[in-house]
Amino acid sequence: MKRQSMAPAGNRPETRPTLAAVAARAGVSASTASLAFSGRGPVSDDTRAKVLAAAAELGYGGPDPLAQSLRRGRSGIIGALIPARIGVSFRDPVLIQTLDGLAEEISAIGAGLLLLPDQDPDSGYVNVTDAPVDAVVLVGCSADALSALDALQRRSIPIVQIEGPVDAGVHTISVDNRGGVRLLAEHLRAFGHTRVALVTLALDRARTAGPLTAEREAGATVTAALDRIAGARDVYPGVGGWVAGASRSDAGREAALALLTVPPAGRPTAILAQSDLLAAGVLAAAEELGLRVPEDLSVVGFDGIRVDGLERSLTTVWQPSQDKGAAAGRAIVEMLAGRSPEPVSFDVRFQPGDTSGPAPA
Amino acid sequence: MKRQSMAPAGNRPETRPTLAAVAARAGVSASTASLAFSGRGPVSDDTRAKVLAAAAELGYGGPDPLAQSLRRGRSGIIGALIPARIGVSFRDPVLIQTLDGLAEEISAIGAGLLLLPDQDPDSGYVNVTDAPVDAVVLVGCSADALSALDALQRRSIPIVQIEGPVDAGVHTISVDNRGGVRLLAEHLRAFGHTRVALVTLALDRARTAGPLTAEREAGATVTAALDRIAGARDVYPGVGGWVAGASRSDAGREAALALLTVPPAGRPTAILAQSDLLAAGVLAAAEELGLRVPEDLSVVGFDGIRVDGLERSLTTVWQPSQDKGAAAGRAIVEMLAGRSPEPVSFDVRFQPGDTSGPAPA
DNA sequence: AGACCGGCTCGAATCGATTCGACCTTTTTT
DNA sequence: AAAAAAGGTCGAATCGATTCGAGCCGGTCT
Repeated sequence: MKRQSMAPAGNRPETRPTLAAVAARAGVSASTASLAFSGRGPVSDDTRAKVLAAAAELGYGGPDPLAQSLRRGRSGIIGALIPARIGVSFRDPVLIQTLDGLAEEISAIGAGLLLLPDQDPDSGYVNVTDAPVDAVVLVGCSADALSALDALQRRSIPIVQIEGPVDAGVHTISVDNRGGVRLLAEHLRAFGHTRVALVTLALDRARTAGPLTAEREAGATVTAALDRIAGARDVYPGVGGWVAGASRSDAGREAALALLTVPPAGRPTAILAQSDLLAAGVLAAAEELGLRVPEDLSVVGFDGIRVDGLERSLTTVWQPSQDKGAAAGRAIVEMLAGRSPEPVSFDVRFQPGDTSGPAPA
Repeated sequence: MKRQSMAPAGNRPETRPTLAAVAARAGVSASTASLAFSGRGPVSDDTRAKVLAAAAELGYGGPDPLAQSLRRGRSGIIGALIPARIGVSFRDPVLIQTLDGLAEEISAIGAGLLLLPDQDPDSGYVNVTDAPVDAVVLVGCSADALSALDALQRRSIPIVQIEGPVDAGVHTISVDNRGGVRLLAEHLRAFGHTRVALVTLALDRARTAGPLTAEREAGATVTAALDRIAGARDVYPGVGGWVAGASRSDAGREAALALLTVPPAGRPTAILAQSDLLAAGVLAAAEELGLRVPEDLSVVGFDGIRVDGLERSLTTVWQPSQDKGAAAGRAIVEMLAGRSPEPVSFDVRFQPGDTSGPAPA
C-alpha cells in the first residue's frame, strides 16, 4: 500500500512545460519566446512560427498566469466582499445589480470578480487579506468588515465601499439614504399617518431579527440601515420598529406579523420598510391578517426594484444600484491607474405607487 | 509637461516593504522571517517578536499573495464559468444554490470563487484561459464553452462541469434530466393529455427565444435542455414547443403567450416548462388569458425551488442544486489533491402540486 | 571528555515569466 | 563608401516569497 499509492505518478509526469522549455526546443532564448507569445516586441514571423510550433509539440498552454501576475504586480482580480454566503447574499436583487455594474466596469481592464463572503475569519472561508486581489470592493457590508482591511491598506491595495461609514477613510459610493426615506416619511405624514413603524435591514454582521431597541441601534454597524432610520426620524422623531434579518420577503413578513399582531388601537397605520423585498413581505403579512392596503395599512419600500410576483405597484424610492456598482468599478480602475477618483453620491427618486394612502380614520 | 507629470511620484514612495526588508531590519535572514510569518518552522519566540516588530515599524502587510501563489503553484482561486453576465445569471435561483454549494465545499481548502461570465472571447471580459485559477467549474454553460478549455487541459488544470455533454472527457456532475421530465410527461399522460407543448431553456450561447424547430435543436449546445426535451419525447414523441431565452418568469410568460394564443382546437392542454421559473411565467400568462389552471391548462415545471410570490404549489420535479454544486466542489478538491473523484449523478424527485389535472374534455 | 542530539538560523535554489539595454545584422541614407 | 537607422535576438536582472539541506551552538548521555 505504501509504495504504489504514495508515488504521485512515476518520475516527473507532473512537470509541465515552461516557456524556457519551449524556447529551448525552438532554439531561441526565453526572452524571444516571451515576445513571441505576448506580441509585445519585434519578432520575425519566422521565429514566431518556430516558437508556436515548439509550444504545440510540447503541449505548452501559454504563459503561466501566476508567474505573469507576480512579474506584473497585478493579478487582474478584484475582490468583492459580500455580506453573507452566496446563497444568502444573492437572493438580494440590489446586490446582484450592483455587482453586475461593477463587473461590467472592471472588465474594461480585463479584471474579474472574486467573491469573498464576509464570514468569521476562522470559518475556513478565504480571508480578504491573503487573496491575490488588486483591489477590494465592499458591497453592502457592515462596518465590521472594515476592520480587516488595514492589512490591505498597508499593502496599499485600493479599497472602495458601497454604502458605509463615510469617516472610514475609504472611497465611498452611496446614495442619499436619509433623504430618500425622508421623502417617504413626508409622503406618509402628508397622508395623515401618525402611527408609523419601521422594518429595517440587518443592523450588524450577526443579522439577527428582533425589535428595534436603543441598544441594538447603538451597536449597529450597517450605515445604510442607520441612515434610513435617521431619515424616518427626521419626520417621525421617535419612531420604532422591527429589525429584519435579511432583505427578503419572508423576513419582511415576519417583521410585519410581529408589528401588526397587537391591539388595533396601537397598531401602526403605515409601515416603512427599508427595502422593496421587505415591503413585499409586509404586504403578504397584511393580506394574511386581513388588512387592506392601503385602506387599513400603508406600505412603502426602498430600492425601486421589480419584485417578482408582486402585482401591486409599490410606493417606494428608487436608487441606481447598477450605477453604484459601475461607479465603484470606475473608481477602482482610476485608483489602479494611480489617480484619485472623486467621491460619488447618487440621487434617489420618489416613486409613488398604490400601496400608500390616507390614514384610516 | 514632460518632466514633472511623467515622474510617478518622487523617488520611490511606491516601494512597499518586502519580506527581505523586514528581515534585514530585524537582523535575521529572509528564510527566518518567512518562517516567523508562516509559523511553519521552529523559530524562537524572541526572533519571532523581533520580526513582527520590524514588520510593524515598516508597515509590512504580510507576505505578498502573488509571490506565495507562484511559489506554491496555487492561487487558491477556483474559476466559476457562468452562462451570462452577473445581472442575468444570478436571477436564476438554481444557479445561486449551485454556486453556494460549490463555494461552501471549496472553502474547505481555503479557496475562493472567481466569476467568469462565458462571454465572447473579445468582449473585454476576462478569459478563462489567462486567469490565475487552480481549477474551473462550468456551471450551466453551453458546450461552446468547452472549446475554450483545451488550453486549460494542456496546463493540466482540473475542470468539472455541472450538466454538460458526458462525452467531453470532463468530469461531470448531473442529475437525471431525461428521467425527471419523463416522470412529468407520464404524469400528464396519465391525466389524459394529448396536446402538450414544451417551454425549453435556452438552447445555445446566443439564447434567443423563438419556436422550437428542428434546426434549432440540431444546433443546440445546452445538454440539460436537450436531455429534458428527450425525456418529454420518450412519452410524447413528436412534441414541440417554444424556446425561452432565459430561465425567468418573464421569458416563460412570453413563451406561453406564443403557445396559447392560437385557436382553442389546437391549443395545448398542458405545458411542460423546463424550469419552475418558466412555469411561473406560464401560470401568469394563463391567468392573463383567462385560462384556469389546472382545469383548462396543466402546467408543470422543473427544479423544485420555491418561487417567490407564487402561491400555487407547482407540479414539478425537484433536483438537488446545492448538492450538485457541493459535489463539484468536492470533485475539485479531490482533483487538486491528485486523486480522481468518482463521477456523480443525482436523482430527482417527482413533486406533485395543484397545477396539473385531468385534460379538459 | 568526546559523541550525539535537538533546537534554531541561514544560504542558495526555485517558482515561471517579463523587460531593459546591449549587441549584431541588414538596409537605407548621405 | 562610410555612417546612421532599423530590425531582431539575447543575457541578465527582477518580481517576492518558500523550502531544503547544511551549519552552528549549547546541553546531555556514557
